Amino acid sequence: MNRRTFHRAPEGERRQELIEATLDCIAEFGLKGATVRQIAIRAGVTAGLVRHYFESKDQMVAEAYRAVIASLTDKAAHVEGDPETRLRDFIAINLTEPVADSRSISLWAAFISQVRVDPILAEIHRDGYLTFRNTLQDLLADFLAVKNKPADAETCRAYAIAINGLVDGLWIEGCLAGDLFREGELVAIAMGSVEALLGASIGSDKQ
Amino acid sequence: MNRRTFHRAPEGERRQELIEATLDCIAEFGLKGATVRQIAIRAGVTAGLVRHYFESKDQMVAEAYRAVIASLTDKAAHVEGDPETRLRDFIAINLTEPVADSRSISLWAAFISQVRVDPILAEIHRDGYLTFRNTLQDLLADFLAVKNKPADAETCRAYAIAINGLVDGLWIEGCLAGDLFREGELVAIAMGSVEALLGASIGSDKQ
DNA sequence: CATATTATTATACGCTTGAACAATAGCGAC
DNA sequence: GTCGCTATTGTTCAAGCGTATAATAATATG
Repeated sequence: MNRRTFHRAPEGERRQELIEATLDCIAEFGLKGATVRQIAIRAGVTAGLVRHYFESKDQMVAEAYRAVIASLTDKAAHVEGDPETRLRDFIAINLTEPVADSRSISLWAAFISQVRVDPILAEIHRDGYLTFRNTLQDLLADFLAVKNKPADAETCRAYAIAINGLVDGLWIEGCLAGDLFREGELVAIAMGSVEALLGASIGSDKQ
Repeated sequence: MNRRTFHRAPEGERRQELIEATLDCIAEFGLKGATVRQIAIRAGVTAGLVRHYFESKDQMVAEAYRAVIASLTDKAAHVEGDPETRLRDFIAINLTEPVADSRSISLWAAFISQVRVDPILAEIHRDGYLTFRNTLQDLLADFLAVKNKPADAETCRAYAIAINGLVDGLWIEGCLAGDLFREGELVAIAMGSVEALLGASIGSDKQ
């Protein structure tokens, strides 16, 4: 009975592979299909190795959730340029791939369904949510200032809630039924809606 | 070893109890925590009974998903009155309890995360989604007609997508972080946003 | 090249899972 | 009342779960 050959992965790489494999399994089989054995197979290692990198399966899953949130928020958090451009890019990024696709929402939903159950996931969730909405709120404050519109805290808050809702909702529609929309339709609808909400052009026709 | 006493439930009742118990377990422990045994305990019966009412656990879960969708869409589908009132009620119903609460979204998310995996759930989902959006689109067509605004199919479609997104997104925000909003705040923001989007009053200040 | 270190494999363990099935208690029909 | 039907119980089973641990192959170090 010969033992399999293998190679020792360099610093931190195996960890990342295991997290990726975890997400692959969740997206493909759901949370309950993401077993240690399946994840290990996907990562090309044996099950025992999981416990060499993580204290428990739950801890690995929690770190996988952090990775999901990062993939959903990082791109939009780093938009650059003048306020108008940043707002436009923020919307477009959130409503096109890779942020908006069916794998993303499967992962997102799998974790959201556990947020009520698991306090650790709940904390990770709240951090991510507040960061996202604050990013948007700051963006709106800058934009309204440039447009010489009222930009007091209360106004910005209401706009941020509404536009956050709009973007989230359209993101979900796009992820869940992307085939029901024409290319670029969701982004166009979002741009038009945001202009109507703010009563100001965001130059969405430039594109 | 005496056998437990029990009572034979009347027509269909036990079935309903099992479905309710399934949803309770999913909301409380997540999909993977909703085991046949837990569900049976919750319903006050033994595990074996599940297979007397359902072909398999999966079938029971699928029927539970139908129940969830019904609970999320039935109320809003039966609004009555003039178009303006119906539109207002539609929005308010979807953004207040019992439709908008953390249990609802836990259930919804648990199933959504499985939609990509399970073709049966996918079909149930698509039916529910299209019904919901068509309801909204019809509502908007009636409303725009009353307001003497353009109400061609393409316009209604775009409005329906946008407002559906807005309502869904605010629903999620409310469900996931209800404590971050003041009483009635989400409904007020939704009403104001819809008015801005449609460029028409829906009489949201009457209330 | 020899040795120490550790990342990785392989196997085993106790538990839970969905399902199958025989036994039986409740209840309506007559 | 008692008989027959079936809803319900209680037990069993194989498979799969997360975890523990010992053996070992790969690499770093000198």
